[in-house]
Amino acid sequence: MPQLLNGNKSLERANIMKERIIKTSIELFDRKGFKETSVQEIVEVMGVTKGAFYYYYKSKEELLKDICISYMEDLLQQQQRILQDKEKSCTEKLYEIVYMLIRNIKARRKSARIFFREMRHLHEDHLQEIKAKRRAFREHYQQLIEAGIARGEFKPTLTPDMITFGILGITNWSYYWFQPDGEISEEALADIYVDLILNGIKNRESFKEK
Amino acid sequence: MPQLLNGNKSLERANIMKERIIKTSIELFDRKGFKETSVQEIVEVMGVTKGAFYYYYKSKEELLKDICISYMEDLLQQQQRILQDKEKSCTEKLYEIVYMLIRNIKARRKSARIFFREMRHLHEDHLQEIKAKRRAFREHYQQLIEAGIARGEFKPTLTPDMITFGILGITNWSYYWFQPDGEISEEALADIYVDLILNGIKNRESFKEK
Amino acid sequence: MPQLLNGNKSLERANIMKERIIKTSIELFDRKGFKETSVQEIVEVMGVTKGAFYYYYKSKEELLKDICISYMEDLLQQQQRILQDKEKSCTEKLYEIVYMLIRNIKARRKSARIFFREMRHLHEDHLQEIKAKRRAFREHYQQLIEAGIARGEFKPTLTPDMITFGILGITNWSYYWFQPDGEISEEALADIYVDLILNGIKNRESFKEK
Amino acid sequence: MPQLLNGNKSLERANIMKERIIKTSIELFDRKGFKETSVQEIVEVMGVTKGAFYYYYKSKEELLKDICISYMEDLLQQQQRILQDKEKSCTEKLYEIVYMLIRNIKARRKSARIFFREMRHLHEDHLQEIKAKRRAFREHYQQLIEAGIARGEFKPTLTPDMITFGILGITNWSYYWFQPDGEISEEALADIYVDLILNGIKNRESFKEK
DNA sequence: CATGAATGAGGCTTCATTCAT
DNA sequence: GATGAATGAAGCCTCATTCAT
Repeated sequence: MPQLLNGNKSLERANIMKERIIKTSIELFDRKGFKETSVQEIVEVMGVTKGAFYYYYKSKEELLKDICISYMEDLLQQQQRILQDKEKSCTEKLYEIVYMLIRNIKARRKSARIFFREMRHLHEDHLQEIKAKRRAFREHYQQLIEAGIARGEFKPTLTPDMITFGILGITNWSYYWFQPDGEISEEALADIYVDLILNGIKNRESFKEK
Repeated sequence: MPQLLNGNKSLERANIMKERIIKTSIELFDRKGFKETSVQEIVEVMGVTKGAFYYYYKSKEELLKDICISYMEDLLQQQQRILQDKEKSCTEKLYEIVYMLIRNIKARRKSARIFFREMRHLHEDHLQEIKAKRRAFREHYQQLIEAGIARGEFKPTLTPDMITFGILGITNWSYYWFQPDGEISEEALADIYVDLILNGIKNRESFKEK
Repeated sequence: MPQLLNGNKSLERANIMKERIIKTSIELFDRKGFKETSVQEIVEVMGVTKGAFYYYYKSKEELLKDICISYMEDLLQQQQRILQDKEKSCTEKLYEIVYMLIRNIKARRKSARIFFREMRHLHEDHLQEIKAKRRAFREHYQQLIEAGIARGEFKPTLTPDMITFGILGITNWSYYWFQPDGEISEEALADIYVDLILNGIKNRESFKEK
Repeated sequence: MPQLLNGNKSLERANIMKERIIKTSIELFDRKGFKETSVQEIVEVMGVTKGAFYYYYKSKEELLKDICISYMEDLLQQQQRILQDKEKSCTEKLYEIVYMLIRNIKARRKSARIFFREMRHLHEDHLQEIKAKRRAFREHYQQLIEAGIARGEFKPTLTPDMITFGILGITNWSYYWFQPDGEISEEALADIYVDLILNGIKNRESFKEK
């Protein structure tokens, strides 16, 4: 059976092509938007024809789904890896997630922005699947906050869900303005934000100095 | 010339009509997206015809510009009002801006989301104008942080620009999830976020307890 | 309200345009088939643009629906007119329906053939509606046969449903071959077929001659 | 040369494959239509690939031609077998043709409907070939009627061509509604229709009863 | 024999915008 | 001021067919 003989090879080739399509369209979707990017444009950039595109993707929407799902799954996986570590404190884990998200901007800023902005173009079922993953990410985050409270690392007075949304806002927003190759490094930004999250901006030393 | 005789009255009427168009399209643009909302749809909801639309707006894009600019100008104005107060400390002003932004969600969530997501459909010149206003809002915010540092209210070690982006992220993100008529009130959320920004989440009492 | 002032006039104009579209596409659908006729072709023949077509019809399928429904409704109406006559015998009514159907070929052959062949392109709901009308036509026909049996005009041994299908077959088939402007007239063909239906082809005189 | 060594064997295999393609596509063409059935669909149902299809058929149209021709040839052959019998009367032969056509529905309804509906997709030359066969079938039928008249079995007043079309209509139409496995058997239907054709529906006994 | 990637042409549909009335 | 018919350009998608392997 040919499937058994060259199945891997052609599967591989198909994946290579799909990867090329994804890479090209991430660039375009981020710059111009999903609706504003025509399939014609994607294939022109790639130097193939529309037929080729539709050989690999049933629809433009399916391509968007792939981009969104792969983005979210990657994020969930990285989060999982961090949370599973039993040696680290919640504070350390919080730092690692923040750092992971900031570091992620370099490789995934475009995907992330596509995810945030274009998700609504997905069909109901795909949308449900993706929203479930997004919710999972947030709930794991929140569980970390709750664990930190339980362990006495974080203030007992916190409202875990609101605080989680707030923390998420800080890093998510970075995807819109942070330039990973600019003056400030990813580590520095992660440090700044973890400090903001843990300690806030109020000057506690001011009283002593006076 | 009618302009001279009843100029005010017809200007007023034109504005009323424009307001109706804006109100209707904000609803649609937020729910379905700018590109996904056709002029046909807008006028159908309003019970008028396309001719009417194009009498008041040169193009669909001009309508979007109006929405975005009016959103941003309103925000700038409210910010200005808060910052001009010479009696209040920087901490108090920070609180007021956060509260203003959260409170704003009820009336302006849709406009805000349109602003964030659809801005890219504007022509270069409109885009410049709007980005300038957005930058101004952020710079005023940053100046408040810097003033707070200078006055010893905020830590001297802060990186004002990054911190400003972080603080902005917290509230901006709320526009995507916060339900003003849900369980938690706007005041409560503002309190939580100002506390997060000022004091962070670390439990400082824990040492005493040990 | 303009609707009240010129409503009739623009409605009329819309109908004129719809009629032109229908007329043009009946010609093409019959000659080439529904799927094989592109909207492009229809509008080219009409000398308008595709936009115009879609101003009047939501889709190509809706046009087909209009053609099919109007064909069937017209038929039902004519059948109704014949059946309602209380003076005539069943035999006379049978003759009139056969004659009506044959006469109808001249004006409606193309519609009829489109109806028979292209109906399957309609959406489920339209299909149901149309099939209901077709069924009604057949049931009225069958009721006429049953009435004729009851009145002693037709043989008591007949199987009304099968006979109805058979009679229908005779005239329906004519739509595929009969040329109304050929050598044989519509009246003559109707006479031939009614004689076939009533008396059959067997030579009953042959015995006497022997 | 393999042709010389195992020519028969591979010819046979090719025929087997062609038969499978035909069987599969008859099913699909009848259910969805010729144009509406893609080659992709046919090969998917068969579990092979497009390459295989195009190895056996030069084009989709050639496949349709095969289906139509084989349908018509089979019919002609069966008709020929009946007509050649020198023992039987014209009335008996008429009965046998009607019965043959009705019986044929079970095995060939789909082919027949494809023949009627999709013939127009054939190229001019194929079309000529097929129409010639269809004409031959009808002419043989008509010759039977004429012979019956000459032999005194059928009325001398009949118009053979019109009557032939009428008789054909009765059975052809059955292909659209008759369910061979329904309540009424093929024999019963053939009996009903031959009785209709020979004797008509008029009640001749009614006078006696009065 | 058979695969399956790729082409290219064409189809349906949408829509911002214009313009005569 | 407002209508609504019409345009024209563009978009998504399908599919028979080819061809290198």
